[in-house]
Amino acid sequence: MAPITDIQVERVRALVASIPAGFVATYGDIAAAAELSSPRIVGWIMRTDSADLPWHRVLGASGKPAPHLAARQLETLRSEGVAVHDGRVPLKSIRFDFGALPPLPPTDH
DNA sequence: GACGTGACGCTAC
DNA sequence: AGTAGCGCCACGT
Repeated sequence: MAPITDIQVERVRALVASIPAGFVATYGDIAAAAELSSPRIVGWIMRTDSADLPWHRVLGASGKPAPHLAARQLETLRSEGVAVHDGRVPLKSIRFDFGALPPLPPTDH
């Protein structure tokens, strides 16, 4: 399989960093925006290298964060003004649109 | 190199 | 609407 390059990691990091406070994004959206082959890769990257990133703004497709992080993450989101309803976030209204971002740096793929 | 693992996602009950 | 099952891809052992 195609191993993850540093460039891929940097793109994901840049995308996550570009999510404004008060908005969230899903792993799938980030994977698509970064042109990754699978959303799982985003999860792996976050687990591996999430330091100094607003990782709390990344949720699953169902609007719920990973179980072990849910408590902290939802609390942080709420402090940013994100509406949290019953441990869940209304993606429909605050999902960040990566399509509105400037084009990603060119890749050699 | 096979086997298990996981910050995921979609479809089917 | 909630749960379960399977596919997915890269990584560590």
